[in-house]
Amino acid sequence: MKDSLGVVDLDAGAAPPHAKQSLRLWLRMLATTRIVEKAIRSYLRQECDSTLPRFDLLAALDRAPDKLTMGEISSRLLVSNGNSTGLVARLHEDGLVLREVDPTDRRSQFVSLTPAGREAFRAMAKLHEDLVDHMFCEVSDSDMESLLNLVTKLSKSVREQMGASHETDPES
Amino acid sequence: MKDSLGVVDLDAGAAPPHAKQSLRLWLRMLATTRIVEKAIRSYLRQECDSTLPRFDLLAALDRAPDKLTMGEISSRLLVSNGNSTGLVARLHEDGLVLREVDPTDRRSQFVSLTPAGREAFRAMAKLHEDLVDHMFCEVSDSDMESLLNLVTKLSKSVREQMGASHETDPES
DNA sequence: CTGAATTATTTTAAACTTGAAGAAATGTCT
DNA sequence: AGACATTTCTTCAAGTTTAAAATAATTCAG
Repeated sequence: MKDSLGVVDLDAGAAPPHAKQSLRLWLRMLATTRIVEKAIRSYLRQECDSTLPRFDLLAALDRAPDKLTMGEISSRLLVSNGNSTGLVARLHEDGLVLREVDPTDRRSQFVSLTPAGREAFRAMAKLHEDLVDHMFCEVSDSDMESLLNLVTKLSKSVREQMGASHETDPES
Repeated sequence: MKDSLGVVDLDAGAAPPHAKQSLRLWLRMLATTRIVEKAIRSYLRQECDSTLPRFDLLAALDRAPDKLTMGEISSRLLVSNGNSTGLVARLHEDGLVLREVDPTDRRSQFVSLTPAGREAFRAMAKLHEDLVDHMFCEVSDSDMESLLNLVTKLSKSVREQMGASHETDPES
């Protein structure tokens, strides 16, 4: 595109343009996260008879200091409202979460973990943490730290460019 | 857990254990890729009236030197066979891919892009590349290179620990 | 050649996901 | 109060995704 006049490419062998680097990085990150997700899904199913979306939802509830509304759940999980409705309904059927109507605003509901839900989450969380650490075990502590810093930078760039309208946990 | 005897935590302030670092890194990577995926989905829908899974499938076909079988598609996309079946069927209905029975093995099919499919893919690819680069624009070239190297290391660790049974493109 | 394994794919059921549309409650502005 | 917008959540249709079971074609041992 920058060479539309037919000029010989004098940059051959030079560093690829930013866009190509971005694409390359993105594709590799995506492939890696998909493999990890796949492994987690598989273990959650086999060992806990559960799924990743369920685990994510329980994790959000476990991490929250108080009960969460449906809207808070959706924004923390980065999923649509309709999605949360279905997930919470299924977890509620299984007795893992409690739903209460907010007395001050009858539109919203508070969702929280039942004792059974917390126990189920603990088991999954242990499995999850061990599995992730096992998959990452060949990466040195210093590489891990660099990665964390760089991914954080990347994340900042993404959020800023996308209008920062994504309100994830400001928690670090 | 490691402190179940009530001993005072002498490690306070020291580097967190590998497992905690792994978990932290994983959660941040996951959150970041989800935001990027969300943005891509949104743009593909609005600008191209298409979806991410469709784009991924077309990209796999575009990148391949020859036609691909259903199985090859599934393994490159890291999705189940049943998933590919449905996706290819929908793309075929829209005239974007061609299906041919392998004359030497009537179980398998060859799938390839039609001219319309290739054209549709080109438009999406341009949008996709521009969007990703825009989201990553605040990351310097050197950080990008470091990230690429580190993610590659991480990817290697994950693949080795998971038995390397995931046959993605060995293409770098 | 026959029948058992293997391979490639499709089918199926259930769950997940989205965006859009709708319903209900609340807030705001006369 | 009344009208209108906004917020919160659910419903809906379509599509995506998975694991498991079923189907069909090939290969191979005997």
